[in-house]
Amino acid sequence: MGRIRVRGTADLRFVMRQEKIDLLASLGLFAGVSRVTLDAVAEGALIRSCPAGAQVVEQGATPEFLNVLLHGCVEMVGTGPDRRETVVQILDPVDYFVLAAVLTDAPHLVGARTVKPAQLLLIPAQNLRDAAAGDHRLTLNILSAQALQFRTMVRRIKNLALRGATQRLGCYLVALRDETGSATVTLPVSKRSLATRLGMTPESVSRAFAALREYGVSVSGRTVRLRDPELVRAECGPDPLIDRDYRESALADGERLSA
Amino acid sequence: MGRIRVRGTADLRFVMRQEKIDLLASLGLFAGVSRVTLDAVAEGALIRSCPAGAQVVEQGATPEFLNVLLHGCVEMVGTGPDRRETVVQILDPVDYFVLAAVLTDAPHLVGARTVKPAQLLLIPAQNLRDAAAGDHRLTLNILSAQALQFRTMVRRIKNLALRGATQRLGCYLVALRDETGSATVTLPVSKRSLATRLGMTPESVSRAFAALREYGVSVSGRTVRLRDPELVRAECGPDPLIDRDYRESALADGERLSA
DNA sequence: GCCGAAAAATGATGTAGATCAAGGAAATTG
DNA sequence: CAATTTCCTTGATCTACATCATTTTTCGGC
Repeated sequence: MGRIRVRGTADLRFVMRQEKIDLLASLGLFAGVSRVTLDAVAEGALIRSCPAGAQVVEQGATPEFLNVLLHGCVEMVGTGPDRRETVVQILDPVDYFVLAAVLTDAPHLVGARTVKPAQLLLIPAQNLRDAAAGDHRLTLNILSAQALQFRTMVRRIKNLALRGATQRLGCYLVALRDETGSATVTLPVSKRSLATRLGMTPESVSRAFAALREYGVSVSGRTVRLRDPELVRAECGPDPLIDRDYRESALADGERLSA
Repeated sequence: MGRIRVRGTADLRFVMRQEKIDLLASLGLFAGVSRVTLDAVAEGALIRSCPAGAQVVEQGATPEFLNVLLHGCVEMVGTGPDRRETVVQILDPVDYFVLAAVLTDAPHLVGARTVKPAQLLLIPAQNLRDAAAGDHRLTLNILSAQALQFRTMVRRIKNLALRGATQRLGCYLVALRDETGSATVTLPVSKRSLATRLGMTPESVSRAFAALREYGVSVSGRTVRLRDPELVRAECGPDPLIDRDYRESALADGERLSA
């Protein structure tokens, strides 16, 4: 079989077959999946490295690969007839994207572009569908991942519809603090990209930070200090049914359905 | 086994075991699924009839049943800490809801309430999970349904973010026209519920209709006449990547993944 | 056909956040 | 270290809708 061409200026790195298989095996999606299936899926899989701002998936195209984000950051963006854009989802490693399109073999409803330089694992769509058709365990894993993604989407919708910009930022900060436990928190991303994550403009992020000063939030570069987390909590109303529950996100591995 | 209790004032109707099995078998979700599996799933399944405006699923509760909407209309609504609400999805028969919550066995992120009197088929969550664990074909069907639902959600997000109120209404009307082919179209729902479907207020629907008059759209009750569909099309920019493709929605039956 | 109630249309106002437009701080480069 | 660019902040408008208030229409029941 010849090399599979990938459009664009992307940098390709071919890894050894065994390495690819090991990589697949380490993904939650393939947890507990038989060697035979892994082997079949790995056939034609490849690693792709992209610079920041690269268009990774073209809206409207037919899916050729399931994408696994290994490093970097990718955003899924929908484009309207008049060039207007909306970011539907932001992904951090390790996560899968265009899963639903691959499974239904239907055109991509949204495109994907890198926010930071990224490394992707590409799994040929047909391989995955064939493997799923023959491997029950794999299918259960995929189902689990797809269900989780669905819920992530619902969370985002609720976050955008039910809270104002300031509340969204406040809840984001409180969640960060709860992860680390310390009173001062370091933003993991630039404020620009924080804006897209929270579904607003950079200007609005600035104003939201300004508004939170009243509740003891002070910012200096990427360092944020929460003088009184409880006050922010009371004011912004974080909610486990909106803000990601880390326990739920942790099991991107499809352990849930197999018990 | 005793009767399963369902909260609330709902009206229950118990049907014969064989009828339940036949009903299940007729659903796309169970297409091609073995008799043995059907039998196991049907155990404890029941039919529930609800009046309009009934709360069918409580946000935050742990899912006890997969819900299948047989007749009527249901909306999924997310509620914030301050009672604010947002409609995440509107469902018409036959469709499944709370599928992702059942699969992950995690709390409902949104509640469900009837818009019109509805008849539901309730499948015990544990039954479904157990059945999926043991039946590959069923799992593939569920996966297909879940992927479709994911895409429906993405479509809705794009529709809301990328178009104005008037455009959304225009596209909706054009899509209706394309289904029937006739120049005059009858709205399948009240304007109030059209508003929630399109993600806006009833007032905005009125104004959107008024705005569309300019493009040859005349309304009289539930009858809408499109004098020049092409003009509306040009003005509103319908898009197969946003507006439901009837071919895609048709296969709520999970045929896609088994070929 | 008439009446009361619900639905829809229309008008007036409010508002959150986007957009546009500068200024100022930080970081990258030579 | 200076210079240039990029990022961030702040301020001034703009806009699409929601909201509130009122009128008009439609429709079901008698």
